[in-house]
Amino acid sequence: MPMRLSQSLIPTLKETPAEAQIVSHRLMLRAGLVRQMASGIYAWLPAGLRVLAKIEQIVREEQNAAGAQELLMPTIQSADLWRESGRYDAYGKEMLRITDRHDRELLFGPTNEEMITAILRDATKSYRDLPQILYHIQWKFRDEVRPRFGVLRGREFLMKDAYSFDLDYTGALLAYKKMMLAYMRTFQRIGVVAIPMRADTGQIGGDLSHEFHILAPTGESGVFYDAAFETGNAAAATNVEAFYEQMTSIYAATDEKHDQAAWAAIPDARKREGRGIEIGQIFYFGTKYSEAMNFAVTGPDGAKIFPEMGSYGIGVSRLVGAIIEARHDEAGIIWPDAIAPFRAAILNLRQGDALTDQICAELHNTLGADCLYDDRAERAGAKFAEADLMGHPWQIIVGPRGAANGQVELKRRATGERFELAIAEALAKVQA
RNA sequence: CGGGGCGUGGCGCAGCCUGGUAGCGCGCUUGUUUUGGGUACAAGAGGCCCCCGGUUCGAAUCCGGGCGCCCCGACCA
Repeated sequence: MPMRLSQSLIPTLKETPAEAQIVSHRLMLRAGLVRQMASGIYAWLPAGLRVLAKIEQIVREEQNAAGAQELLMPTIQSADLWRESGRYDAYGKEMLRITDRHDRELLFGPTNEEMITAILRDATKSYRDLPQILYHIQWKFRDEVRPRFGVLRGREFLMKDAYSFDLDYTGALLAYKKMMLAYMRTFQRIGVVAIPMRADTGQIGGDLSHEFHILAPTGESGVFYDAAFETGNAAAATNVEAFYEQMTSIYAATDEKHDQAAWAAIPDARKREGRGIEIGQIFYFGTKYSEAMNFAVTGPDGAKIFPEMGSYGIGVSRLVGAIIEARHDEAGIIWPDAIAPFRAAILNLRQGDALTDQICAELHNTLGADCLYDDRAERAGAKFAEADLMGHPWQIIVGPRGAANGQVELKRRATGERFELAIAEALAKVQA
């Protein structure tokens, strides 16, 4: 269903609400993507939800391509499950604990290692049932002491979390490597530069972990990396092992893990220092949960095997904020093509003029649902300003000036380039 | 969890110190105007001034208590 701005709920703001400090938060509110409902809790409005859905879909396709299977686990979990792993007490106040009408203890899930382990424990009995990689894309809740930065540190957030189960270390490591490749492909398709960095394992446990950081001047962590990362092409990688070898042999670290000696060994011309926003993390943690929760399958010799596990997260809702931090200018958001709420906007500069109306309607019909038609009775300036704010990759500007000659103006948001083109040519460029 | 700040029309704010008819800009509605970078003029609509209690003839304003939100730090996907 093609969307007309005059009939859509895309409440843009000229002024920035006082609560928003950082640029992505301001732009998300101003562009009408989200509204805050409580501290760290957001409603996703139609345009924002479109972005979320597009990111989700890319993540989903790459997870599937890596051999992971999608399922959906609930947001509410039982406290008993978390007592099995010992994390019910260990997790602390970040876990939102609730009780139901029977005083049963429940919690709003901050992550799902326990639950997925319980599911596999019930459903797999033999070594023949492994390996498995499962994932879901579900809302999580962490009761942050201090939510801030809009969706970058919300309390409720959308995360893709995958879990791998293997019979031995080699298998687990292969799953880890597959996920690293899947992640790099995912971020490349989304249209951002992300760099894998050795990381601490924190709350999850284990001894092998990488964080993925998007480079943005406002990032929370200082990052150091080799310029070789800027030219990588995960889409072209054909060999998982070779790709992993390549990724882990190039230097990249957050300030916490920064190694002066290794850094000194890099030629100065290739040294890059900047700031990063973490948008994903992968962990290998062995049998930590399978043993604690007594999940074993029977091996070929009849002996118990505790599966080797890993978990793999992508902050889907956080990515929206992170991408805006990395891609904006004074006028507004600059969406990558793949995840913009709308690939193109049609700006009718003379609403009511028979010819411009007709051209706009044709364009709109041809481009369909991924295009937003600004058919409001607003001044040209207001339409330009809002289109820039919302960050549509393409703006098709239809005014009486060009319309008479069968021409429209095509503007590329990212570069500011403008082209005077025949209608068919403009369409071809947008649809390319 | 320590420190700081803020709650007044949809948004941004002033008024509070020194108690006395609730204001400004933007937005919204209607009309006219303008028509390629948030246009101009005119007329309108819209407020339990966060909540509860106290002081007072009288509270947005003073006092007490709550609640909510933001910022800095520690913490964290």
